[in-house]
Amino acid sequence: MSDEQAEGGNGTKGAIVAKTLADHAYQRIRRDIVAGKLAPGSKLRLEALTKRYDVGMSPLREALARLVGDALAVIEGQRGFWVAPLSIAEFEDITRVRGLIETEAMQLSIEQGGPDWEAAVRVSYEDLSKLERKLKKKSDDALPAWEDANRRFHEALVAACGSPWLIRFRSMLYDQSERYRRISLIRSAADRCVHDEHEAIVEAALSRQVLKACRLTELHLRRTADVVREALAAEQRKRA
Amino acid sequence: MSDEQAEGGNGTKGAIVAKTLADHAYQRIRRDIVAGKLAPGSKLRLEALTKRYDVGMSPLREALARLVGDALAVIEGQRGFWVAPLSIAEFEDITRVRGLIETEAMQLSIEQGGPDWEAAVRVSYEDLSKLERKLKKKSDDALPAWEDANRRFHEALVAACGSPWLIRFRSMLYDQSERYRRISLIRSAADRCVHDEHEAIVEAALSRQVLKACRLTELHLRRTADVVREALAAEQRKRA
DNA sequence: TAAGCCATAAATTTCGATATTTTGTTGAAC
DNA sequence: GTTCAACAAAATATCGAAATTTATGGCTTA
Repeated sequence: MSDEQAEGGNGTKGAIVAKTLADHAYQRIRRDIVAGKLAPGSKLRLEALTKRYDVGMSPLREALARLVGDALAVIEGQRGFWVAPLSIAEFEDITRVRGLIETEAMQLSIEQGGPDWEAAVRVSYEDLSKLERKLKKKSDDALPAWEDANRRFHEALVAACGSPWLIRFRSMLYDQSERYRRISLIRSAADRCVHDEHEAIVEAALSRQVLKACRLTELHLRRTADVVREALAAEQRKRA
Repeated sequence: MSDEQAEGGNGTKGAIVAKTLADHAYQRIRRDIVAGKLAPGSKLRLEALTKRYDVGMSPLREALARLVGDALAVIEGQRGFWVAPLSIAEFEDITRVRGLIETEAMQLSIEQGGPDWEAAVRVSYEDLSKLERKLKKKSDDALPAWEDANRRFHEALVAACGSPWLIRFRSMLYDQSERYRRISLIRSAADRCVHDEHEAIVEAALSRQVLKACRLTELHLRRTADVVREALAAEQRKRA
């Protein structure tokens, strides 16, 4: 776990601390897009954003350009930037590809993970469990912390796969999925018996049962997808 | 093939024609990185680049920021941009993940591809074959055209997979691989009996033999990887 | 209704100012 | 003589503001 260049809490790629205004803007806007605070498909008016994030044009555009590379924003010729739109079709796609990537990474991680991996998985699982109990009792403001812990937990599981590219792709898809989850219902996952699913995955992974762990992971994704899909459909019915 | 927003010849993401200076710089620098004209790991000095590509700072930085998102450049705090470095370890990783993605996309494409897909595959295969014959005879300057046709051919094969994310990932990995291929030997693939491999893949794909097509694709990747690996090793021996 | 035109809004870019890193030099300590 | 720290100078990256270019929406006219 010698990581000079680890990730910064949420899915923020790059340096731990933002050394430049562009970095800082990138991280904040990224968070806001993933969280849905910047509406999917909405126009990103430059001048408004300079005020909202308190930066000049140059660092702002640089931040947005990075987000385009992350598929969280889209750019069009002389017409500016938009928040990347969401669609049910894309969500299905994301879920399917995510299954492919996650299971492959999981398998490799289980096969190659050492004691440090096991320890990291246990720790992140405990952290997550703690926050779930907290969340269960009082409908708390612990949600952001839970979301963060959930991310870390899933990262930890595949961290030993030894494939930077699998990890990169997995992370991208996780962020994309997260956008849908947050839009469709701000709590969803926390309510569901997600904890049991996590527990089962951890057990299978730590006892090196590759196939079982992969199956459970896919199930986990499918269940999450079901909730999101339903919520999105309900949303559409409401609008109609 | 109704593509308002197709790719632009080489692997250039985004609009067909560059509508802004930043777009233009992005495309040119991207080409140069993939082609190895900007050396892997080398520093990208801003002022030098403004002259080389004849743009100002802002569009230049914007272009580089996009390339960071593409994993073709890296950025560090107040220290600027570098061309993303190459390493044998990463090449192995890329090849492995590429196998996963390509075969999945191939399978879906074969299962779902219609007449238009078949036609597109045939056309791109013919284009490629033509250029290969041309290249075989006289050691021509047709190499860039061959590289382009090769890209299009592999794109066409998986174009019907119906998964934008598989296509996106595949394209990223293709570009990454291309960097290694071009570094290791400017001709390589063209010399090898790559044509026979392509022919076999096309036949299997068009006769809807999923497993066979996937196996051949993996073989194709592995063979290409062997050449690159050997060339890289030779390179290292030479330096030592 | 549709094409042309103008006014406004917005995106893009240039350019110079500012902040940071890198390089080179000096001098003191060992 | 070598190493190291402190410092200054140069190189470089970053940023902000205003000029420029392009799109947008409303209005007129055919």
